[in-house]
Amino acid sequence: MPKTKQFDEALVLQKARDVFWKKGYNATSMDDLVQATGLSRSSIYDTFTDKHGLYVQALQQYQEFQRVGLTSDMPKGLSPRKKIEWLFNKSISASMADPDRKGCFMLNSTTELANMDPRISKEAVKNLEMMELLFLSWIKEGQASGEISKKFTAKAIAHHLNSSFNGLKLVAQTKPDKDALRDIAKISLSVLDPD
Amino acid sequence: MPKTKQFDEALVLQKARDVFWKKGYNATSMDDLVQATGLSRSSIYDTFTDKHGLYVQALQQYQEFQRVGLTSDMPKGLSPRKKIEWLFNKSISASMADPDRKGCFMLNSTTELANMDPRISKEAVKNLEMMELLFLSWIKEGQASGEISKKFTAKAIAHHLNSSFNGLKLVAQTKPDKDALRDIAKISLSVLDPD
DNA sequence: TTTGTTTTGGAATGAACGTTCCAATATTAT
DNA sequence: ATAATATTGGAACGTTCATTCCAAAACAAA
Repeated sequence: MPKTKQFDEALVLQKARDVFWKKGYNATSMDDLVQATGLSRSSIYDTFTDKHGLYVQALQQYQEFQRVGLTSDMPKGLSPRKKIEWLFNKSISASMADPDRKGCFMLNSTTELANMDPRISKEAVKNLEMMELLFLSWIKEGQASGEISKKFTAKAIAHHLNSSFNGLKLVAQTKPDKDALRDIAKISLSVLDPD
Repeated sequence: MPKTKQFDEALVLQKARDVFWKKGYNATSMDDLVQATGLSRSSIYDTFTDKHGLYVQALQQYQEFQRVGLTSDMPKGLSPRKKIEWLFNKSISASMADPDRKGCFMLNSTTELANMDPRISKEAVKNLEMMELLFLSWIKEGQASGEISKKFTAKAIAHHLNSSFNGLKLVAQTKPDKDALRDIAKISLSVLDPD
């Protein structure tokens, strides 16, 4: 009997995410979101509770897309070291290809909101820890095979890669210079070289 | 004959900066700024034109303070390598000591505003280039004395340090774990080691 | 003290904000 | 077709926003 939902929730989240991503949370108005999604205010509030709820869900979808994209987009059969290199290079390409210089949505959310908004802080920490575990597993594997240096502990290297990955994205957002970004990736990853 | 200004402009900028730093540009209201500075709306608008003008001046003051603090706070007579270490360690201490987790004001400004606001983007790039030149001079000096490896060009290492420095600050803002931050500094700077 | 000028507090303004609300609409099961 | 129910568009609400404005106050020079 009931009328069925007229829109695809995941698609709406993507559109909302793009606006939030480009303008930030506070600079995005509900009018912007109504325009971008094509939905009416009623439908947005009915589905996502409020602006904050919509933002959180958009951010979660982004993080899930990123996480899934990591393994699905990556060529199969790469060695641990090559996986890391592929990830850094993909980030460089993405930064250089974005005419809006939006940077990383998770990173932007962290700096704009995390210190005042525990809900966002939680997502940021969760994402950081997910990346750390991913790096950690690759590094351990690489150290076991001898592809990655054992001069530092796997955990310490994972911390370093996490930081480097963020630094790379930040520099790319500030001044997208491909040569500089290549330098950064090259030197950041040089600590993986076995002796 | 005229009445003289009743307040110290630099002090007002500091107070405004602290609010902007903690809450971000868009989440800070003029009411917040009136309260924090103790000035009336008239005085603020008369002196700084508008909210945006006040923000830009606060950001410029911050960047100038940072730049000057680099050389004035640093112990004299350090070797290039030790200067870099001191800088990274100082950043770690600052992050761990801030109960508000505000992060770096320049970095926050960049991610919140730079892609939509050319004025802010200009400041961000200027700051990035200033840091790059600083690192570059230290690295060249260290490479000349043999304290720093010549395996990479000074410019490439400068790019790397710039990125690492930003990555460190971002991780510290997301999850201030002293051991992890120490790992990051240690490994990021290990590329300086001569063979 | 008086004069000339600037600063200042605080009220006022109009636009924009997030959110609520409801009548009209659309859809499915009967 | 009809009934039942959820969705929808858009008007309306009260707040908060950045900014303007002006009379009153404060100060320096005469």
